[in-house]
Amino acid sequence: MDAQNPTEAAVSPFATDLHIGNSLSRKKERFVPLNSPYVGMYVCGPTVYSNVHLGNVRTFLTFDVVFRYLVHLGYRVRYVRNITDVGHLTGDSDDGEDKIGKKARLENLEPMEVVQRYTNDFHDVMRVFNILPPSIEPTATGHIVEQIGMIEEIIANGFAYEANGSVYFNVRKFAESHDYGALSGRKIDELQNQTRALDGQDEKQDPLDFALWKKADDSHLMRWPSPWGIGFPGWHLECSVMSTKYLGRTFDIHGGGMDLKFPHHECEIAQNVGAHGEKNPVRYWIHGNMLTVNGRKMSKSEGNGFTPDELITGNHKLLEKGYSPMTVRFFMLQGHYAGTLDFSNPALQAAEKGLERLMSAWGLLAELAPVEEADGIESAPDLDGLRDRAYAAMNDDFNTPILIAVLYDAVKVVNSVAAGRMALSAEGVESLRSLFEVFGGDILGLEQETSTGGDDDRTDGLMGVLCDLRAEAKANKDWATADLIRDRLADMGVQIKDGKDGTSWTFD
RNA sequence: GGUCUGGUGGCCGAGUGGCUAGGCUCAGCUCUGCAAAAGCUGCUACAGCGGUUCGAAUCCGCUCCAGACCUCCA
Repeated sequence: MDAQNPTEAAVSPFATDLHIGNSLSRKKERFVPLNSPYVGMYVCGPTVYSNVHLGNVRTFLTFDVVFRYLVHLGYRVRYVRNITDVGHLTGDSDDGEDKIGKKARLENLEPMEVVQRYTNDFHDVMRVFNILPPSIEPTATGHIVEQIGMIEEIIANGFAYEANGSVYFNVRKFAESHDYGALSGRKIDELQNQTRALDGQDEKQDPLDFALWKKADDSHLMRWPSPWGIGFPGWHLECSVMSTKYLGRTFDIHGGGMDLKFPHHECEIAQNVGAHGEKNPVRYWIHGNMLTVNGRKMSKSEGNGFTPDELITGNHKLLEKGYSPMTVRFFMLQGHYAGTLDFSNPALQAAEKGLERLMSAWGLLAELAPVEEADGIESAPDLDGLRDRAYAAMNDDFNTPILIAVLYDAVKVVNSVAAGRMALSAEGVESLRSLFEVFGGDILGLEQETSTGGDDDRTDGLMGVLCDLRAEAKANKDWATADLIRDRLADMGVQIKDGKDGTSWTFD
C-alpha cells in the first residue's frame, strides 16, 4: 500500500458488499464511492451553547462506527464534523435572537467564551466514549466569508432576495424548477398551510422562505459586516458551505440526527443546488434515530437528558446507579442506529453484564493456549465463517447488533477452549484474537475499562500473592482462610474466578 | 390536520415470505470444598382483524396503540 498514491487495490474486497440505508431513496443501496479509494463524509455537529447530552452522543457514536468501518475497509476517509458556534434561533419567545448571543448575555460572558467552554466539554465527552475526532472540525464563525459568498451565488441564480438587511431563500421559486421536500417527503402545498409567527415573517415574501442572512440589531453580540449590512448567517447555511468547501459540490455521505431531516437538511440541499446547480449534492444520506427515555425523546427542552457526568455517577433522578462509558457505548451499539433506542435502568444493567462477559473472554484470549484435538473434546467451529458473518453484519447497513451476536459466538469458543472442552490450533487462537481486535476494538471501539487507575504491574503482583496464599489455604483444606480472602476482595470489588488451571480475577 | 417511523418472548433488542439472532433475567444440570466464573438444557414471541400464498411475524388492506417531524434540537 503506497501512502502517497492510494489506489483501489488498497480497499478490502469486503468493501464491495457494503450497503447503506439511504434516507433519500429510503432503500438500502450498495455503497460505491464517487472517487474510490477516497470517501467524503459530512456530519452535522453540536451547537455549543450547552453541555451535550446522551442523544447527541448516540448520533456521534453512530457515525464514529461508520467512520471506523470505512477506514478499516481501506478507504481514505475525510470526515468533516462541524461545530455550530453561531446561527440558531432560540426556542423561546424572543424570536430571532442568536442562541449563543443570548446565553452569553445571561452569563455575562463573551460569546466566544461560551463557545469555547462547551466545545471543550464536547471534546471531553467524545473522548470519554472513545469517539474518534473527525478529520476536520470546522466552525461556522470561521467561515463567514464563505457563507457570504454562497449567499451571493444563490442571489445571482435568482433563488434569494434581500429584505431590510436580511436575505431569504425563495422556496417557491426554487420549487418551480427543483424538487424541494424530496428528502423529508414533504409537499410544498401542504407546508404552505403551516404558517407560524416567526420573527421577520413580514419581510418574507412567503412563509416557507428561510433566512440565509439575518440583520443584527444594536444589542446583538455576534455580528459581522456583509453586503447587506451588519448581521449574522442563517441557520442552515454553514453546513452547505463547509461541506462544499472541504468535500466538494458532490460528496459521498451526509449524516445527522433524524430531527435534522426537516427543515435543516432540506434547506441544505436547496442551498447547495441553488448555488451550484448539482442535482444531488449528497449521494448517501444517513439519519440516526432518537434516543428515548421511558418512550419519550431525550431532548434539551424535555429536561430528560442526562449529562455524561450524571450518567457515570448515577446522580440523576431517572438513574438507579452509575454506568461506565463503555457500558453505554456497548448498550447503544446493541441497537441499530436507524431505530429508536429506549434508555432504561434494566436495559443498561443487562448491557453492563453482557459487556463484562464479552470483555472477560477477550481478556482471556491474551493468554489462551491452543488445545489439541482429542477424544471427547469438541472441535472448534469454522472461524473464517465467523469473520465472514462479522463482515456481512457490518456490510448490511452497519448492523452492529448482529456483529455483537457474532462476537458472542466467539466468546463461547474462547471460554470452551479455556476450560479445555474445545480443541483449537494456534492459528485458531490467532484468528480469534484478530476477530476481537478488528471488530471489537477497531470497529466497535470497545476497550477494556479498569477501575484501578494506576500501577498495573504492582496490582498484578499483589493479586498474585493473594491468589497464592489462597491456593495454599485451599490445598490445606483451610476453607475459612480461603473464603476470607475471597470475601474480603469481593467487598473491595475484586472478583475471584476459579478455573481449571488456576485462579483469575477481575474488577467489578 | 399533514408527513414519517414503529408495535417482536419476563426485559432489551435483531430479522423480514419457509430452516425461526444475540444479550440480560429465571429454572434445572455439569464443574466446584462451598460459591463465583464457565459450559449445557429449558422458558419459543412477533398488536388486532381480514386478504394474498402451498406457506406470513415477514407482502397487501383496515383498525387500535406509541413515538418523531411539521418551530431550535443529534
